[in-house]
Amino acid sequence: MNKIISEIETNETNPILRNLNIEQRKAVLAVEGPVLIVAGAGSGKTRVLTHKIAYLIDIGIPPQNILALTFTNKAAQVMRERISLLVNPEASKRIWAGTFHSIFAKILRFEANAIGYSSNFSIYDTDDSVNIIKRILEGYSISNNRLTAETIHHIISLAKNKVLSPEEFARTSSTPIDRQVADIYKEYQDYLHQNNAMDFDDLLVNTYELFRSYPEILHKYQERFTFILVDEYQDTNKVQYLVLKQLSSKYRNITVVGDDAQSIYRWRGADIRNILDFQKDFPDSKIFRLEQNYRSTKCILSAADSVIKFNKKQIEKKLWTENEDGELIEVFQCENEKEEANLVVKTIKSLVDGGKFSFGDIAIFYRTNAQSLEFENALRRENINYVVVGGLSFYKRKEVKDVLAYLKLLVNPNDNEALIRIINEPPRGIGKITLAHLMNYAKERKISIFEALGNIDEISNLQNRAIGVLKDFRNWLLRTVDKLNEKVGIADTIYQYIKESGLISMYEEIGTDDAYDRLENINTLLTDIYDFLTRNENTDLYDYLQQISLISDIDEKNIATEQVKLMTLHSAKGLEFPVVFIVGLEQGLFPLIRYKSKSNEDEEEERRLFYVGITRAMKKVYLTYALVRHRFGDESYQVPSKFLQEIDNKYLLVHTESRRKTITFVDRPKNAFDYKDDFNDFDQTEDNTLKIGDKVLHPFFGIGRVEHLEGSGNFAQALVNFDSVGRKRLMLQYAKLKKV
DNA sequence: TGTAGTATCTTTTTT
DNA sequence: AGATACTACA
Repeated sequence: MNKIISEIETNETNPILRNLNIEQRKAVLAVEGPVLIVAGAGSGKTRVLTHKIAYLIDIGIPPQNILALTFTNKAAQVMRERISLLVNPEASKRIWAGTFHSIFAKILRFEANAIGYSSNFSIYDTDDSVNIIKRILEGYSISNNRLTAETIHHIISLAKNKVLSPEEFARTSSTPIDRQVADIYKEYQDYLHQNNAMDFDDLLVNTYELFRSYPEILHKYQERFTFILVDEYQDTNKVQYLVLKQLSSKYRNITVVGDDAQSIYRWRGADIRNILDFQKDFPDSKIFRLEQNYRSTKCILSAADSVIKFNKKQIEKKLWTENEDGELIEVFQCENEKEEANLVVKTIKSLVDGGKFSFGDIAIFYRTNAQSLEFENALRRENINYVVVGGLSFYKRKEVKDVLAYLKLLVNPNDNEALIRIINEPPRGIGKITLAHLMNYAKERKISIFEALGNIDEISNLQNRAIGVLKDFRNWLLRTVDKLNEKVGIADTIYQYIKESGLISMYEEIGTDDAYDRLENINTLLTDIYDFLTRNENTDLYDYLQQISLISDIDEKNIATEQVKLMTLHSAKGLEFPVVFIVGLEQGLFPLIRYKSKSNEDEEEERRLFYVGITRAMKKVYLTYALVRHRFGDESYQVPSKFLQEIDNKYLLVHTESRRKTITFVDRPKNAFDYKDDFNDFDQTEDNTLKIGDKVLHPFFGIGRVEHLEGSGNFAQALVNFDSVGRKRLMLQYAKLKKV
């Protein structure tokens, strides 16, 4: 193969290699061996990956031997589409491209028996997992503290991502809390297995375990995936890393692409060391740096760079661009979140009226999903089309989850979660008590609830009425499963089944607007299933359920029409827009700070997130913050984000709005946030040396106690718990606090 | 068992 | 403020 490659290296007439810069081309041509591509924002990362895959196919690598792992299904789909423009579309279809989770789920489905699952295993989402943990927690009397099911789930998830089994986790746990979590983890894991179910993390861990325990199976997949390419490598976690190592250890043809400056999933177990240590793992690896940015203006790029410089740990690289200088980044101060939304929408309108941009060119990024509401309201008032990417997804709605639970039960009747969810939805007279008896019986015998229904006459303490209902339910389910197995008219069977479930007539009887919305959603779902089954041959309900359980919010929405896009900064990764608004730039919100853990690492991750946000923009960036924001129903005085100070002022145009609502335009101030003048009518706090625990007096709120202090100088703020109104976040600069 | 009324908590970010 | 979880009652 070496001979072929050296021949082709000199052959620059290959159309796949045209339109690539030198570094990009080198990265594409480095076909064999481990390759690390350090690709800055907007440097053509996707382009290199797609061209590399196309090139591999072009030089005769069978497409089915190529594995491309991405972060979202959407990214995989985009990649496939682009490849199909470069090579035979039929060939591009045979590539294995998808997320870690979806590809591994596919593998596990084939090999499930080896690790003690059957191939119809259910995939539990986060909600399911948390519900299970809640139920387990009921058996532990010590659930009164701050240790919520969500927290425990998170701890377990992190453990799994580090490939710690419950036993290993127990061994490494030093605190009493960890030991308790270890017990719960064990119980949780046993429960999942009993249900023939895996959570998201299991898809990764079980793949690792499968390959570790069965060398011959690993060997099979090593032979299948002789060329492996990984996108967003900086966001892989330890299990993912380990499986990549397993798969690539034979042929060693692995190309990873990433940018350490865009690593934003540390909280979910992503380990930035994976990219930093790639060279250690593969000493013979080749490294390519893509440093030319094709996306943004010079101004945007420099501004982003000036911020990310505040992070200590970084791979050395400097991005540059031949693009125009572009306009300054504009910063707006707003009175509160309503005004922030109005101002953003007003600006959007004038941008579009100006004729240079359309609504579809514009995106609004926020730190938390909850912030979308005000912007939605403001946009709706102005009749501007918009789409919220993410948020409460269709598949998370109650009625949709109910229908899906009914369907999951057909595929895997041992899926307790599904059964518990719908056994009394619509109400059948199976209440808590009856269910508890069932669950007890099942638990004692280590069988599923559905199996318990088969022995229903043996279960004591059940009411006759309940027994009748449960028998009917079981028979009905079995009948439907039989019908489904006939493999004809699957879609009809499903429709009939859901109709018989009584869900539809329940909502019809309720008859409120809300109920009709829900009916509409059920209808949409059933139509979607029908489409899926008729569109794809040889697929069944199982395939549909697997597909949607791994679908992400970003994947569902077709981001192409003339709508303003609203999304979290996390969802924004990998996308680009001509105009970007980043809103809510306030201390505590962005960077988001929670009371206890605000390590330096956390702040650096927030800063990378800000960097990701800015670098999504092609032409123009707007940044906004509010002075007052409602949090948990009451007012909180906000401090401008420290990130605003970190951006080099050369690149900023700051609009400061005074209390009298006259707008002052300030061009390139020495320090944009040194503007105390607006607030001079307020007395400065006299004694600035507040300490945690100090008792203070506020003119409106009265007596309170200082619970938390942060920031300094003009940005100093305190969290004070007042006797009258509870906790308030105050800027010391404005709040007239007196120590008492 | 189901429901109405009350208490409590929420705001990260996602496969 | 709004959703969800829990409690007391029919």
